Amino acid sequence: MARLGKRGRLPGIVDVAERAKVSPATVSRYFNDPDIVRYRTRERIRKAVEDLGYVRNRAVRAMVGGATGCIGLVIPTIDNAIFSEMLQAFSSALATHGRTMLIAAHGYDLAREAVLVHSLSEQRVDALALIGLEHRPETLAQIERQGIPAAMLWNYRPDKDWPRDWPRDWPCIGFDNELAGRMAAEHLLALGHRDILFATAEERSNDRAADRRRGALDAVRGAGLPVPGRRRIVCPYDIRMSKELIAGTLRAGDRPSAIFAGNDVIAQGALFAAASLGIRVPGDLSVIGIGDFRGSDAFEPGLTTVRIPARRIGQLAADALVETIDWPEADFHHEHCCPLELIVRGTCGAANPGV
Amino acid sequence: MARLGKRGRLPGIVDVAERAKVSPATVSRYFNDPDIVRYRTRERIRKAVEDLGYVRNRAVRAMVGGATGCIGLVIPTIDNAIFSEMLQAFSSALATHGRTMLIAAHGYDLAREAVLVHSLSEQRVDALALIGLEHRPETLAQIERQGIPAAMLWNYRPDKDWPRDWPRDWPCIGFDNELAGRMAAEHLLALGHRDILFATAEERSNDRAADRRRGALDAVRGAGLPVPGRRRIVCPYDIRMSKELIAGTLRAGDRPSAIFAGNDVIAQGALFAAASLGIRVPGDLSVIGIGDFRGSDAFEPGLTTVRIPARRIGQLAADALVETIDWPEADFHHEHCCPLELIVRGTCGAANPGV
DNA sequence: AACGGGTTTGCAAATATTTTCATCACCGCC
DNA sequence: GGCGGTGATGAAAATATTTGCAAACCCGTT
Repeated sequence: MARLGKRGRLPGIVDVAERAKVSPATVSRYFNDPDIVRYRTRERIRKAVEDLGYVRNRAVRAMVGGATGCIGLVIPTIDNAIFSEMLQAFSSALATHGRTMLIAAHGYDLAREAVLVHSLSEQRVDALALIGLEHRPETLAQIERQGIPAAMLWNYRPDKDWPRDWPRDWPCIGFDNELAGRMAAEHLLALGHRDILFATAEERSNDRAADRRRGALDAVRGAGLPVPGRRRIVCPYDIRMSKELIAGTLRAGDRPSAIFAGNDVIAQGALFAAASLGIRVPGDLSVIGIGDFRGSDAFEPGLTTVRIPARRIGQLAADALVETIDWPEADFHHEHCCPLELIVRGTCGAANPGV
Repeated sequence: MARLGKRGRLPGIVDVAERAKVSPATVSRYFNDPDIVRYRTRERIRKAVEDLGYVRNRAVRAMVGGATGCIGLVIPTIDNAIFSEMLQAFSSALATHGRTMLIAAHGYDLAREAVLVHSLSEQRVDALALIGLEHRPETLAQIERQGIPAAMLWNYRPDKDWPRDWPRDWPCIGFDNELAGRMAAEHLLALGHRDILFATAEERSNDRAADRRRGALDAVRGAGLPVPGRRRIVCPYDIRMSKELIAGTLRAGDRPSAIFAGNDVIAQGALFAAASLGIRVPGDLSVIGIGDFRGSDAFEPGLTTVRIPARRIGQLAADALVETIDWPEADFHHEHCCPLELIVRGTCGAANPGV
């Protein structure tokens, strides 16, 4: 069981001080700014800490107004291939800065997001990262009131499309989701596709999905093509269900020549749907996704998609947040609109106007 | 920016007390045990909290010896389909108990695991969850010394195989990985396969992978079949790389009749490898995985695999940990060896002895 | 109006560390 | 040998909340 110090609890800084024959203040300095304590003293303290198995208590530091070393991340869901890639990068970048990550998932519900932000405030996180640009006013108010440095991740919009009264000065590390949608759609258009099925993600509490769909539809309409209602379906974030939904559509009489998928999971569902119906890709049907999830390259043929630099976003976000914490005065104005890349693999072919 | 209280900082319990015309003690009680404060007083405090935008500071509670409301999870990697499913379940179960989740990933390195455990101890987590049964002695010692309730997740072994001197009394919520390996192998055996390729995961710092491989090999050897070295390959946790590795093996002259994959990612890689070489599944080659990851059911044909109840493990673990925190005296002896289920889909067929 | 029982509430001590300010020792220099 | 400056250390105040104890309160009884 727990090894106890002199006073019946876990050994504290005082126990260490006693053993090392220094004052508690010096032990505190040993941890927070080792350079200012003399080498010999440092050695004595090191020994005492080791003997006692002392573990410093960061909670106190937080109380006295210092940093907790915890950074909060509020995310729609953890269970999502591409978020978890970003998460992993975010987490390891934080670790190199000696920080830990507090995670909370709201399940695509911005009302719950507000609750989670409050709960992380209680934990006195040093900074906060949110996914997307659109949040409840009370969420933003809460963060500003507490004076917690915060960043918005994963989406980026040019100035004119920025929600009004939104914190334009917070770090924002993401990519232009509208552009991602447009790039994918334009690729299909360039290949001559005129009849495209838009299989997009649910847009409630999800500005990224909405932006992508808008980008894609704008591109197609800009080309003078109508998009009838039956060419638009909403898919959940699940390969199996996307597969079934899309298979249902493909089974119907007139088949589109291409599918625009709002993300790679939907695209993968589309690929399996085609396989299950014996429809050849890219011969009879083209499919494009967005994300370039791990594994999308392994498909046969490889999925053509727009690559999202997930790991890079995670890393940049961690760095930006740590910088804002460490130099609160400096005005970095972290803002990264990460470049997107069209990854052409094998799932998109030229439209066959004859058929 | 941050809204300040009377004394220049964020409003504290004292500011609230002043405004509500009660003592700080009462405000504290309002938060920690609302029932003991009279309704009218409660209302006054509620109002004051709202007006001031007060957010309680849990750090202090931690200092005074109370709980932080944080539970630490130390995991090999976040970026792993099935862990993230478990993680999501763990996280939301914790949320229903009003707890938050502190995550740290060690990248399959048990030495780093020890460091992370130490770092989470500094944060004074109320409890800790580790993945797997095998950990550095110093990791375990650290946890016991600090008196932190801890649980081991994801693996479970019958008593006789439990590592000696290991904390048998900690909650353990997992499944028998050896059995999982055996079940998969026996399914192939039952279908008449005699020449099986074992594509398993790296076993360094990964007792789960080792146990699965052992279970599979034991089953096959128990049936009197030899497993030559060329029928064993180690694959990384990556569909693309598994695909290439396996394709390399399949291209070689004598082809196995079935592939045992240590997890579904490897199995999916195997499926794509077969597709890329024009090998029919299950006609020419059978493939079985372990995990039943999201999406494994969508493959064409659907992947035959051994289902791991990931969400259930996450949920049970969260509940067990919270129980141990809330009733430290009670001796629950949480121990769940979750049942496994063979999910027969389309990737395994009978061996064709004629070929 | 005093009483009695339980319920609310306030006072003040306690919690573990940080941080400010002061002191002390040491060193080279005059 | 005293002086001024620097670096290391200690004493004590400060931090925000919790909690044990005791006092005050409430409300129906006597």
